Amino acid sequence: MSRRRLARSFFDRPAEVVAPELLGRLLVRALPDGSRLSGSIVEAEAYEPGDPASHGFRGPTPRTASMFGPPGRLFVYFTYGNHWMMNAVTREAGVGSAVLIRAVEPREGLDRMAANRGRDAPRDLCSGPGKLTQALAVDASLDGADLTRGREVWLEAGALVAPEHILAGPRVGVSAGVDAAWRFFVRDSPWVSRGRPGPPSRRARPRTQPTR
DNA sequence: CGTTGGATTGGCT
DNA sequence: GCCAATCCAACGC
Repeated sequence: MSRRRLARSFFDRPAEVVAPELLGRLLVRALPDGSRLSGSIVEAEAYEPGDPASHGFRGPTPRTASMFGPPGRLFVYFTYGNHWMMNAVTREAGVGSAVLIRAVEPREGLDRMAANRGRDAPRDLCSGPGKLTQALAVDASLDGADLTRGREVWLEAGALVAPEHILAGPRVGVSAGVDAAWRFFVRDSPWVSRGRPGPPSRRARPRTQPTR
C-alpha cells in the first residue's frame, strides 16, 4: 500500500488502459481546514475520442476544455442540474480522453463525508459519481487541478487490484456509444454504485428456465 | 433566443 | 423497480 502519488506518465495512456489500473488507488481530498478525506477507488469508466457517448465527442468546448488538457489533471463537469462528476484526464494534451471515477470505498474522514452528504450510512457516502463528489466537496473550483502535484486533491498509488478481482461491463447511463465494456469495478465490492447492469456472469441465475 | 436532454440521485410504489 | 427533480451547456433557427 503505497502513499506515493501516481505520476504523470501513468495517466498518459488510453483511458481504457488507465481505468482498471485506477481500482485500488487512494483518492485523497484535503480540505481548506486541513482535514483529509479519502477513499479507495472501486469503480471507474473510460471515455475515449470518437465515442459518441463522451462529452468530448464534438471537440473541446468551455465545459469540456480540461478533458483536452494534459494528462493527470482533474476534469469536473456539472450535469442533471445537481451533480458534479470527477474524471482523471488521460492521454496527451489535445486529445479528449478521461476516466470517470464512479465509486470509492470510504477510508478517511467518514464523519465529514456524512456531513457533506446529509446522510450517515457509509454505504451511501461514495457509491456513485455524484455522491462521491458531494462527499469529498469536489466542484467546478477543482476543474483542471493537477492530480500529480496539487494540494487539494490527488491520487496515491495504493495497491493495484488483481485482474481476477476486476469485472468489466457496459457503462452506466450511456445510451449511445461504442460497444465496449469500459466500466470496471471491483468484484463483490459492496461500495460500487447502484447503476450496476453488470455482465451476465455477475447476474443471479434465474431460478427457473425460461420457456422456449 | 428557445429547445433539448443529460457519464444521476432519492424517494415512492 | 420506476420516475420526477433540476439547470445549464450545446445546438439549431
